[in-house]
Amino acid sequence: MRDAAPQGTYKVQALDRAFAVLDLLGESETPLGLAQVASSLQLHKSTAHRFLMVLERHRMVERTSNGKFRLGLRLFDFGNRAIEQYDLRDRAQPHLRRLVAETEETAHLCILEAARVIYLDKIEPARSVRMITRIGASNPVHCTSVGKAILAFLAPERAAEVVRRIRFERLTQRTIATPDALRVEMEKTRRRGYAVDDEELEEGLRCIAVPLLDAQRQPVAAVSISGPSFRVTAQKLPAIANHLLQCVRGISADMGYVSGSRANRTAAWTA
Amino acid sequence: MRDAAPQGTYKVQALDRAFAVLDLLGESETPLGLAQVASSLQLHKSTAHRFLMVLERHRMVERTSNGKFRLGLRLFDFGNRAIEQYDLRDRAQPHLRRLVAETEETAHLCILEAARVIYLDKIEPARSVRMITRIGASNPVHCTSVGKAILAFLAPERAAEVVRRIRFERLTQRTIATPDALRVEMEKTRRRGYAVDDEELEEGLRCIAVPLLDAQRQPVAAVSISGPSFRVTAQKLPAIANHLLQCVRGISADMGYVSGSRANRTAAWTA
DNA sequence: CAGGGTGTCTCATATCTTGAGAAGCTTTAT
DNA sequence: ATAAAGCTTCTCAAGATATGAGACACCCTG
Repeated sequence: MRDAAPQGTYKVQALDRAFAVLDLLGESETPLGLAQVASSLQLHKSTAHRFLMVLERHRMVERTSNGKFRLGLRLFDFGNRAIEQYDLRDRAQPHLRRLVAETEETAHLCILEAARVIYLDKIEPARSVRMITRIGASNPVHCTSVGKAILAFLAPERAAEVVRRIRFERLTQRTIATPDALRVEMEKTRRRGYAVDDEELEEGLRCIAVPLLDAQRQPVAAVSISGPSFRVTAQKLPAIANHLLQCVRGISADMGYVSGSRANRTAAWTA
Repeated sequence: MRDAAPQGTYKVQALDRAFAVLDLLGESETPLGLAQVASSLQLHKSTAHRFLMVLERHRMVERTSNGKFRLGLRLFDFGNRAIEQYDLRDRAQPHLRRLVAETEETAHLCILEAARVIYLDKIEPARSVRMITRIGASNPVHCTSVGKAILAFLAPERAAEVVRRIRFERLTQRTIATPDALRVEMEKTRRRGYAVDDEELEEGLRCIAVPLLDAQRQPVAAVSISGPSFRVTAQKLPAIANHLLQCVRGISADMGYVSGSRANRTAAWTA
């Protein structure tokens, strides 16, 4: 069914199929008709039809005026509940705004899941080239500044576990391609206190990130600034890093992550 | 299965159950254990277990360190895709920010679905009492300013259809309780060009909203300002309404909803 | 260390989903 | 106009699929 390898000992066919339908609709730029759904997923039209009707009843999909299907707003509801538990996002937003005002570049807030980073929030400066990222989307750890920022400050065992899962796809010329190269990069990141993605995810895009540590000094997220390489120049990195550090310090304080007055000063950049 | 009446001719039991699980986890303040899920939904533990495992494989749920379940981040991904189609949200955000800066109260962007309004976005002023709304959540049309704003400018047939679906729950003393009262209120709304919710949703909360009309002059959304009644006083309403009108005018322009130079001036408030 | 609580796993049974196909409907071609 | 092709809706018998009883293992807590 699509690319989805239904591996894993537990199986509920109906669920795999339903999610394949949602996936398909999510990937598609435009709403799809029943026939398209059925043929893309190799389902019989009556089966696809039944699924779509049930999904529609649950508002997981909705029909456009011409009868085609697209994702429903129930998912939006669920999605927001899902991150509500991480109230990180709400708390971080004002700090990110300030950061964007200071740097005039796009800021992202990300968390780590498996071997990918998920974009929890994005703030764009008033006038800037629109970035391609979408809140909720994800990218591999090894080619993002946020990924490297989190990885570098993770407990060694956990970091190793993450690295093991990386598939090391090459996205640009400069993408880190081996575990060893990544380890070297991690070392560098720890030393200077911030991570850099120098066109490793996308040509012409440079990003810089610092981790956000919780009360136990574990990285729970990372904040980054991204912009075109010609604006985010090597010379500017330290200054931007400073803004980032101030930003995460503010978020930490808001989240109650500061365990004491001393801890306040011993965050990532001195680690 | 919970409150969900699985009415509707098409049925896939597994899906109803899976969504009931997600619903349950979404409603719950805290992560739930297998046993709690099973008993709440009256599923056998082995069944509940299998569902949870499959949902976990799809990252629709995830496990906390102590083995309990909560909604997974995949939903966040799907949710953001679902509203991507409405790029309204992205476009509107800068305008909402300005609006909040001007009024120093909370702004909401909402759309209508069935007989409820869904909160697409919320911007809060720097310092303010936190509002209870959650992005992605919904409220009945008849007791919100946004609902009334949209309804008032909807084509009569479509408005009537929506009104027919309203269950007229009473949320406060002042909640509009009958179709007739609502129709009177609609008339009033059309006349003055903006809708008001005067503690009809929640005691002490006053809101004011204007609709956002598309190129065909159909309301596609509404923007509101909400705040405690003692700050959002009756005297201030016209001034706030003005800010709101400027805001939707800006959004309209950004969305390309202005069909001509004249149309630009004949928006809601002159309708 | 007993006891009530969890979560995990297996397998025979029957329930529930499946998909062929027929019929209705809309759009496009002739 | 009318045919033809394509899409959607709906029915129903067959059998693949999910189900749930129950056994087992694993906490905790008293």
